[in-house]
Amino acid sequence: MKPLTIGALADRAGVGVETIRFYERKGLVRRPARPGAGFRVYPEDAVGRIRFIRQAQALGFTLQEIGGLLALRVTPGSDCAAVRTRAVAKRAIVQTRLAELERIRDALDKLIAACPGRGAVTTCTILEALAQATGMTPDTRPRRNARSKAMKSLELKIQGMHCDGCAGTIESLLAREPGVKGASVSYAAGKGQILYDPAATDPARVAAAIERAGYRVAADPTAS
Amino acid sequence: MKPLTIGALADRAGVGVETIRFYERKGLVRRPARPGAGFRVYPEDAVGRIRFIRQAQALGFTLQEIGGLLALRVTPGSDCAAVRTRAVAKRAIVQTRLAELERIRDALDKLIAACPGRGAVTTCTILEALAQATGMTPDTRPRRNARSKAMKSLELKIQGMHCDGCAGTIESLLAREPGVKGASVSYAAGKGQILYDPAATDPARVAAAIERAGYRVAADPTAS
DNA sequence: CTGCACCCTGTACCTTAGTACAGACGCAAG
DNA sequence: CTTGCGTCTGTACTAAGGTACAGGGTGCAG
Repeated sequence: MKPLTIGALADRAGVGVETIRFYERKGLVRRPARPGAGFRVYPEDAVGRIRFIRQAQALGFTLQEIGGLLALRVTPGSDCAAVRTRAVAKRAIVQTRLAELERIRDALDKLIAACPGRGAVTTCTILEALAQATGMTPDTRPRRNARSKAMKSLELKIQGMHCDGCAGTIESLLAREPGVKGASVSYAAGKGQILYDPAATDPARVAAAIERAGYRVAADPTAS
Repeated sequence: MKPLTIGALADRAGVGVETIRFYERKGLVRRPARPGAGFRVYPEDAVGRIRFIRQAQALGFTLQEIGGLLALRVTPGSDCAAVRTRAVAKRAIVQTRLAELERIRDALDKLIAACPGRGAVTTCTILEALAQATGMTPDTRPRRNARSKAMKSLELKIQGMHCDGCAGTIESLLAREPGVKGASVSYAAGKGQILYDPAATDPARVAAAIERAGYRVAADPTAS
């Protein structure tokens, strides 16, 4: 059990030093003790943690999702079923992207097969096919002025966060707050954007929910 | 043939106003005449151009590549084969990503099948599998101080190109190749100059990448 | 004791494809 | 004449996953 410097850890885990500091900022790796001169000193099992992250990435999980998996691992009382659920959901997403890529490949195949492979570009069947109108996208795109009249948005300065993990915590607790339709909290900016239904809640209630979790809200209710 | 303002064009083409200005910045849409007050005024066929861009995107082409296709369309003397080559190269890339996603899906399937679906997280087979060392990535990653000094350059004879478009295609696929830092391919000379990191790749791998796109490499590894 | 590899923080940058303003100006209807 | 929508330029921001310094401090081997 010999302790590791960040460089030694990076070597063992097969990643770069900057990557580990990046994971620390993202809340995936705990900020270790700093005896002496302020150097990070890691226990040897930190290697396993980094490798866990990389393995999960190789399965298509995003860093944020991996944060969730790591949290489950240490949450007492959490169930293996929660892990399984995440794996199944990821599989579904992978399957969707797979189908999309297959569609693309088949479309390319059709174009390539139809192309004579020579001649002037003006008669190119591939370019012609791309220029077809195909009349899609009739009017899905919302006109800019016909928008969400009933929702209001709110920007709050939030103090006391120390990593993106905190931001995620706040987002998920806001998601559970009644009347809140969406929340996006940025650790870097020290702010949160909250979309809420003014008929169901109000800025004070939202701020109170954040403060209950141990953060400070420097109110700047820029409602709109 | 009635002229269009940017908003009208955006509506017809099914995109946002900002998107059109963005395409203009990227050189995909020409900056139109500005009679009178400085408002952009588009000919009606601009709708077709925007739709061409969207169609090509749906086939997986990036905006940069689409710029190349649009340029080909108006380059006199350019050949349909150049278009076809790009389509073939894109298909190869799509196929690669498809294989990667299939690998991921199958790995997830295996994990899900092995999971009992309940029980404490401490005994979760999925988490266990992720925590496995699997001993990969032994030392691929270059140590930081063994850096950039070690770039090597390589000249390859490339056969099977039939226009400058092919050269561009090869350059862009080499740019995506790991370990390749720069590439300059000339159709006229039938050669390519490649700058690469010997710690991350090697001439054989570079040549293989070129051959996957349908060209032949007559090796002449003039490394330095 | 000197040099070099390593570490620190903080910030900026990369990619792709856009979004989202701010602040100013134009145009047409009521 | 005002209101409201549309347009202009320019800049900043988003996601994701890092990479790349600058400018400074530390630890150890020769």
